[in-house]
Amino acid sequence: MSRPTIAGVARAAGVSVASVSRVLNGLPATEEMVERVQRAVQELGYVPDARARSLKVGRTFQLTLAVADVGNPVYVTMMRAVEEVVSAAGYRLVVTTTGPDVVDEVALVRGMARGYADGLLISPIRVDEDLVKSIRECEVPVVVAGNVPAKAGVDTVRANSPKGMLLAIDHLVAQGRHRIAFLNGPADTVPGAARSKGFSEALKAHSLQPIALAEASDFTFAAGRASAPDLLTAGGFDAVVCANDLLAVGLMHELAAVGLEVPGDVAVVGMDDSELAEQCFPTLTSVNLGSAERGRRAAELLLARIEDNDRTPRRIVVQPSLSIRRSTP
Amino acid sequence: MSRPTIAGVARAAGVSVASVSRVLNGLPATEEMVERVQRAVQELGYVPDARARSLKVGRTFQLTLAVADVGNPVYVTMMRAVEEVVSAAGYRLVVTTTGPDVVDEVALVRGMARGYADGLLISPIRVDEDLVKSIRECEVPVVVAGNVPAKAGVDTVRANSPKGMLLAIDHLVAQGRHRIAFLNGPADTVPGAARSKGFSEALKAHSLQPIALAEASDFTFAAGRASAPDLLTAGGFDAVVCANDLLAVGLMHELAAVGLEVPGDVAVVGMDDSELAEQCFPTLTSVNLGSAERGRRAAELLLARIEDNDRTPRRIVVQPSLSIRRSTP
DNA sequence: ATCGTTCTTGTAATCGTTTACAAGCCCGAC
DNA sequence: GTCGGGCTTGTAAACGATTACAAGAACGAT
Repeated sequence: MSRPTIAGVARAAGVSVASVSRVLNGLPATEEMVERVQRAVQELGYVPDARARSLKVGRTFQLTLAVADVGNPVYVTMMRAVEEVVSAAGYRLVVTTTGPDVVDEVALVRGMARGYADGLLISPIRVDEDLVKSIRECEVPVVVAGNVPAKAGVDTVRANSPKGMLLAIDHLVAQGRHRIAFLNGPADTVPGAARSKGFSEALKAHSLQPIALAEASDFTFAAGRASAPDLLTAGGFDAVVCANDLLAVGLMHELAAVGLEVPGDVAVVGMDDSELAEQCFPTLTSVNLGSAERGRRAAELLLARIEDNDRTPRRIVVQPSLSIRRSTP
Repeated sequence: MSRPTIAGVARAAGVSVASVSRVLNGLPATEEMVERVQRAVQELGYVPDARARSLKVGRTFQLTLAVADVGNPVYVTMMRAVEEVVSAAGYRLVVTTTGPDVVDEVALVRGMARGYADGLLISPIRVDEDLVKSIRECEVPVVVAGNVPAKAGVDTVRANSPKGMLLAIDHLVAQGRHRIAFLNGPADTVPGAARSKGFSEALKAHSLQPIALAEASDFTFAAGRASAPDLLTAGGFDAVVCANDLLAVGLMHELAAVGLEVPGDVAVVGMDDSELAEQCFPTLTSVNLGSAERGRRAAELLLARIEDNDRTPRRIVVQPSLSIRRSTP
């Protein structure tokens, strides 16, 4: 026997399908009607079919979250915040991993036209014309967690990494560290470019020169370790700012391996202030770029746009703060 | 103007909707027919509606993954493995967080009857009669990553934590540590119970007595730190086995805070062998319970059951191994 | 030329809901 | 008693695809 439909319930209750639907959706009905329908529903163990409902009402009550890598703790933080907001609003969350390629991101955005979900929250790691175009033309509301040109006319929530960089450098300088190196992630990514720019500006603000620069192949722990030699052969630094926490922790392992003490010999600052920052040892001073808040606000923006697609796009910037821990003096 | 439907394409191409559908699904058709339909599709920018398709074919091409906490690195590992398998098979992944309560898990399983997804992969942290019942009665295929009674008659993939425990204790004993303490997570959870049992058995196998026992309130870093005093006041141990990596790392921070050296004074072993184990300092010796493999195999089992719901349930046990790092001598 | 086979295409039913519209009922006002 | 207004309820038409079935075309064999 297959599962009961609304027609079965109607038959069992001796009423019409419309009445059943109305009772189920809380529309006005007599007490007796409600009673009869509910008994029938109970008896048959009826549950409405989400697929059919989706087709009729044109909504799936699903939202898609697209990130480059579910393993990066910064996305985990964001995802948790997003999950909280959307599930409170009665939506389910579809998580997709886009990988590092922009073409996959474009394909994903285009695919949204199929109507899998009622909205898309995307945190693109690389952005190009195609992606912006596909987002602008997308059939369903899109919110970008990250940086896209204002002319794209899309809701965005982004971090202020230049300012975050400045917080980091200010702190290091205040502690008497002037010989500062920089370990960036891939410079051809949106966050990579922003942090590189922020780093230069922040140094300039203090009239300092960079002592050493390295570019990791990826925003991962392994890449952080792997690019330590690039910095170490340059040498001469008493502090390193890293483009994210994973890189920082990877670097710290290599510093320890060559006998350099953190923060005694070298101070280390990370970015993202992910859970890893307080779990590693020594605990990591890290720029909090507000990932949880960004996730939360992006989700709220998406929900708001689903309510009313005509509202003017908002561009929210979440302000950074510095979480000072033991990796800096 | 609203998006084109299959009827619009049919009109534009001057053919019937059936023909359009057939061409789109790769069923036999003349070359000219294919040509005309594809041109019309191109021109109108038609994309099929997933909602309508779902209703008709009874499948959503979505799979749900339910875990207690997306932030736990062990779930991150599992999720990544699952994502890989299911997306290769053309499914999207819906991730839901159940939280620690078994009633929420039951509600989730029951809710699957609405047909959101074609299958459910659940990793329940607490299990009771209701949950087993709801899983058995579930309308869609369910695979459990974890331990449920064999009589439930459901596909499961689980770790062998007793054996994992034994690996840990064997290693400690081989290194001359006999005064072993245990930091467990909540004992009323499935993994908590399994690890507690495993610990006792493993000690017995070596004719040892436990030196100290503590039960953290949760499988988190913070809970690990918080329960360190319980162990420290007991004292007298030269090694601690922890029920997961987060607890181990939390504990290590507190050990360092009171001046105990790892592994000099105290050896520490974690479980899960998550990414955190190689990121923390000192790097953590950890029992690899095969989370990636469990995720992968669970996903495969789910796909197989979706293909053929009559196959006899399989119960896969993934064997553990020990990843030896610097937190043990 | 006729028939049967095979292949292509079209018509229409169907999936399980929601909802516009109409019909029926009850009740009070005239 | 009749009429109008407000409720409640039912009938049937969507939503946008897939697919069973039938009809028509093409073609070779007799």
